[in-house]
Amino acid sequence: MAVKILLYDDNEALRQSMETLLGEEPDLEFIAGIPNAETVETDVRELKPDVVLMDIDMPGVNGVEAVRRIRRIAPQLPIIMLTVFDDNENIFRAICAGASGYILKRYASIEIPSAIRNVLTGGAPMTGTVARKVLQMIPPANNSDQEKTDLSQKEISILQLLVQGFSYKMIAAQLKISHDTVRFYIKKIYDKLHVHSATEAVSKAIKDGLV
Amino acid sequence: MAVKILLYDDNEALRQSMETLLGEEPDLEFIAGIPNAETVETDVRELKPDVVLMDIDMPGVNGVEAVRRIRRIAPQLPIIMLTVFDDNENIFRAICAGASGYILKRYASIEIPSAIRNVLTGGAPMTGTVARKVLQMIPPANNSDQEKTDLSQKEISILQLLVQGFSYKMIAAQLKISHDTVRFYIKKIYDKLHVHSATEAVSKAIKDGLV
DNA sequence: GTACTTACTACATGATAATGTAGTGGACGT
DNA sequence: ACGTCCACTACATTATCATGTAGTAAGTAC
Repeated sequence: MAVKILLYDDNEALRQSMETLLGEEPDLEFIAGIPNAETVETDVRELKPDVVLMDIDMPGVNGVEAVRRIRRIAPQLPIIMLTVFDDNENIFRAICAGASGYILKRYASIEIPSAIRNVLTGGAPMTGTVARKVLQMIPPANNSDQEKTDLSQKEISILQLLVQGFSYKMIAAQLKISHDTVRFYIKKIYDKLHVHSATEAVSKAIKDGLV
Repeated sequence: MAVKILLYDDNEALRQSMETLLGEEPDLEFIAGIPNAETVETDVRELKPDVVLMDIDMPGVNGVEAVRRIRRIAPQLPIIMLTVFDDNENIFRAICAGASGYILKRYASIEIPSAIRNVLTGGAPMTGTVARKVLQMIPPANNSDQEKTDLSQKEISILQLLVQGFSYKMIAAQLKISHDTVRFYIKKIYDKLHVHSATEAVSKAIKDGLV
């Protein structure tokens, strides 16, 4: 049985050409091309596609939001994003929303059939530049791994409270130590973190995963 | 001029077959196959490869560590990892270390030549299952985060400076607005974020990806 | 035009933070 | 017993922040 493919794209010409393109593949079946994703949940439920091709840039419900909606009702359904831009922002959003692949339209005509087969066998088809960008999203992490600023247990707990927006007074009350002691520790924290204000300390703490 | 390729793999047979394989590609030149990565820095400096193929599982200096070392002296040199296992741990480590691609050995014979060309044109060649795993590493994040606190452009830029630890004065100077205006905006930010201090605002800004 | 919103500036006041200096008492090694 | 760390407390000073109230100029809405 042929693989049923559902396409979302607001561009009439693209829907046409995609239908033609997929028509030439005997194992792939273009079942519908829909110009907007307003009714994406019912579409998916009724048409039961095996793969969804989703334009990222549509009026009304955009592609990323559509992916989110699909994921709520069909967590495993492969969704391949189609887009003209390979900007980080959209790629990141789409992937967080649960897209399975990400292909640039300009390569779509040659890549789509194999991308569909790829995604069905557990792959994640991506245009080369997109793959590179995805890799860059992974924390460039502990390369020069961290002379991890070693804060004492007490310093860490104070830093945590600071991150939660506690004032010195509140921290003192919480930890049952004097207000001045809180300041004493916070000063030490500043020294170790090489910062000079609570906001910097909080920023660094979160970004460096100290809390 | 042919693309110069340097291979690291402790398996003699694999080095042989890779040399044979690449010998059939006129645009690719196998310059060396080295069984261990002890001297990877000097190797790279002297042989000046255009692409490195790196086995991930070698005795002594392993592939991931080798990537780290190469990255210190050649941040841009494409490195494609070769491995028999597509376990998350290794993939993650290699990518964090700065690998450019990740290919399973069992597919290497058919994928390597195109992977090399891919990586040279800015791509990130990955075996399908690896690509899928890489996507899964991205935080499944803010699906339901929504009601995205919509800060104005100016509010965001002020928030960014705040996150960097700037004082009101510094922000005012930076943005060439009055000190009081900074406070005016920060108050609005607090309102929108439902916080009452700079530390809370910074914390929320970072955690919610507002900056 | 009047009403209303935006973007910005101004002044005032009490609270909080940042930094310095200094002292206590207990735990440590020698 | 000696010095000397460490954890904690204390006091003082200046800078900065949080919040309120209020006013101006420009732009929009009707």
